[in-house]
Amino acid sequence: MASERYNPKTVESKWRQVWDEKKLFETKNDDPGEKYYVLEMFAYPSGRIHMGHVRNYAMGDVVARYKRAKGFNVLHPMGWDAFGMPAENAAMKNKVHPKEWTYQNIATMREQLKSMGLSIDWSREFATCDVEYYHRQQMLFVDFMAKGLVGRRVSKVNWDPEDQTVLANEQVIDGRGWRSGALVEQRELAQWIFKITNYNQDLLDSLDDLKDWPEKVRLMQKNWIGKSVGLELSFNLTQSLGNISTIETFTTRPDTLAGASFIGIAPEHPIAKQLAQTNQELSDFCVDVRRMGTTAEELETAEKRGFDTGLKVQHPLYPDQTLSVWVANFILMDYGTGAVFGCPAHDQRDYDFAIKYELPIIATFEALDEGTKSEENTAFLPPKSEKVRWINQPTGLDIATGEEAITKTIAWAEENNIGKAKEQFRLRDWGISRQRYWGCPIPVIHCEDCGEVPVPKSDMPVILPEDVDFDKPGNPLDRHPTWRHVDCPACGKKATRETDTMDTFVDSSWYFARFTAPREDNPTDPKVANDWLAVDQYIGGIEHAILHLLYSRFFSRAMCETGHLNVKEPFKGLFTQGMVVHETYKNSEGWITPAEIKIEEEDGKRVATLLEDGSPIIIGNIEKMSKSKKNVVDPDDIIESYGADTARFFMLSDSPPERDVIWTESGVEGTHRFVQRVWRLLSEAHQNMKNITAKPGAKGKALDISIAAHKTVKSIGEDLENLSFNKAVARLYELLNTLANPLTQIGQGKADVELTQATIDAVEKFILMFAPMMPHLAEECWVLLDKKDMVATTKWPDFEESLVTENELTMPVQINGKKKADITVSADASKDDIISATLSLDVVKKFLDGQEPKKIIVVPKRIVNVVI
RNA sequence: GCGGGCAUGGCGGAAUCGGUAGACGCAAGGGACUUAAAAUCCCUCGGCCUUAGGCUGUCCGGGUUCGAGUCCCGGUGCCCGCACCA
Repeated sequence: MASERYNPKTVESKWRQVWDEKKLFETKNDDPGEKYYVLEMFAYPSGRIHMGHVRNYAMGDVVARYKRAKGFNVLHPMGWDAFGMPAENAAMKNKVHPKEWTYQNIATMREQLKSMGLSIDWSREFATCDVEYYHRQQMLFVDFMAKGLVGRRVSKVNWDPEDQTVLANEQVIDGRGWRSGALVEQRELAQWIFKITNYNQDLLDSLDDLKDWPEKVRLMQKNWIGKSVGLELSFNLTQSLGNISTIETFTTRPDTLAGASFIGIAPEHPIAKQLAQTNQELSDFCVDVRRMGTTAEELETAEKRGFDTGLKVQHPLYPDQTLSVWVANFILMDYGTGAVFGCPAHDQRDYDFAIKYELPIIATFEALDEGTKSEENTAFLPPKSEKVRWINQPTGLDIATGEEAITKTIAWAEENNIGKAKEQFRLRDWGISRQRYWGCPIPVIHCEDCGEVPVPKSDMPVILPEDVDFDKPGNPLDRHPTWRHVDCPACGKKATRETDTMDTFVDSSWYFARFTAPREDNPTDPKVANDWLAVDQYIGGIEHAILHLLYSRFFSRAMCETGHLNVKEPFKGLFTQGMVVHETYKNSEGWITPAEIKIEEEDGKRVATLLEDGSPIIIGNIEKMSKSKKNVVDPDDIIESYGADTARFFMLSDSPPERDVIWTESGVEGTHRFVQRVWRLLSEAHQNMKNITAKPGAKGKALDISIAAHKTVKSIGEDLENLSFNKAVARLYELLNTLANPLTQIGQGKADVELTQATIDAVEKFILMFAPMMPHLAEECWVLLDKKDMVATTKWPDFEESLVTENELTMPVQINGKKKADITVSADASKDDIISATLSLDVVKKFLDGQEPKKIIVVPKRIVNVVI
């Protein structure tokens, strides 16, 4: 019987329509079922979806559909991270309004995502640039402000004088603006900040509880928060400078104090600033060293530069000695106190500096015997150092180990009132001001009399004006004729609006909470949000391992403090998926897209030629799909030619989900063959399957099929719980290989009744198991089996323990650890039974050659090892 | 510099607790069907050898163990994160 090829195009759109009409994936907040919240990081509406999206959302959809089949009330929403610079760049380049550009992109990408057949509750969709959303974000802002979580800080920014805008560090290339090419200036600008550092200890400690996060991400966050404990130590100036008489330093190595040879202060340090007022040379120096770039390479190669201020401080251990105070380019004002004591014998930077400016190098470990010197502490011991001192002598302390040296020195400093123990964090407060148009307006009004006044909630939302132009550089909100001019809400006097907008990371820091009640007047309905949160499974790229996740963790805490939420950690489970990568192709003209070439095998080598004229193409490295390398594959094309199920299934096959997956044409074809094979086998068999009446029990081959199906249910269940999609896919291939022959027989009308009934059960399980990955195909196959309900509403198959546990098993027999034979024994065979079965084997007899074995190791159900 | 990870056939990868290494897929080779092609089906597929069977094999060198891809020590190579952070 000839069967038609499966046509995904017509089948897939049909089922999507059915799901849609039945509103199968709309989730109710009052559903009594146990909740499960699965979320993929929402998308930036850049224009079109790419394969990375397909992978991300395919994974999330498998989880959503699987959990739904397991009986959970699943929340699986989608939205758009829609504010941000690209919209403004497009506006400048193409004369299109950012709003129009953004919403058009959203419309395109929504349709693309829908063509994937994702089980998303689209009724909860929103974009962060919707007034309804940023209105609530402004409410959160003023609530945070009222709780003291918002601050204002003057900080240094990269200022592009031509574009009249602030640039991020990454946008400064060789000291020039990436767009304008103008020399970037350092400007001090008042910025709005969120006080994330209020929570630094809690953000650090709670990482230990995030057991379902990748260890790697927790570590990255831990390092980012960067707690270090040390000593804040004060040095007395020999002559006070105005009202400054001491210099505060921070060190994690107070035990090296005896080796201190100079004081280094940052160019922005108050002392440096004060001296610079009367010292032109110093002033020039400070400006000059800060012109330096901030990229890794520049820092790597940057030489240490210093300026001797002429000031001296007293050495706390040796009161008759003084240390000179230098302004040094490698000291950072915003870490610690902006001042250090340099100990060249034990620090590479201090050493480089001391060599250059001929400062003393004094080692400090004389008192420790060789055994207790730790490696890292002795890096620059003699002969490089000039003198050797040890902190025990001047302090009278009795210190034997490096560990003790730190704690005892801190205690000594505290007793003598020259310093105190200090916890230092690397984490800084979060500057959220952006001098841009396409973002959430900061709801504050500047009044000459009242200062910074939050916009009352009754006056919200502060709506972005739409009548703006992008002809000139800078922030259009600043140039708008009327928008910024308002009356002060407190005193009624004429005042001006804040024209900065919020960092787009703010928008993405609480969207997961908004999804729980997206049309609520308040930012959240706390009862509903607390029921849904935390997100049980969050899935997204590793690139958000630090900032987005940290900011979201801050926001949850801040929302708890302001009564919007009662869940501190927003993401219970986190999964970071790998990228989609592809071969690159090029010739002398440049990069070539995969669609333009042909690859053939010649003498075992793959040779690429240009389709157009057969000219040779170089096959380059496998790299992340990117427009610049032209190695992108458009999801639309794939879905058009193979269908969404094939695209989804391929994205989940082969590579473990946390690793990169290589997109190959042959791989996709292989996946598509599987789709067609499933359809062909089932459609050939379906007429005869319907005629078979159920008969209980199974033996022989039918039993084998049952066992295979039940085992697969067990293992795929485990695989999906662990998000090991690639393993689940392999199990599905295996099961189909087992089912293929019986199905062919049924198709030919050859099978006996008993065999086919077991097969039908197995086939049903098979369909239900691939359904989360290939939902359209599953529904269509379900119809073939004459099912009246839908796969999408059918529960996940069960397995019978008795069928999964073998009652007879084959154990390998090793002799001296090398496998020599197999024995088949019943599962409850005793050790003695197994041993006698083993000893009766011919191979074993041959090896023993009449001798007694030294030992026989029997691991029940696993292995037998005969030691001779 | 600091911190972390990885290394298995031609390729992607399995091996969940230290117990049969290479599941499953891709690529390749051979065969069947066909006038032919596509599609499909069957077989082979780590290496070496006298092909029943044997030896060898998970980056390299040691070690622990009856038994190591898996654990420990020491290397090599690649990848990632952070970084004048005191």
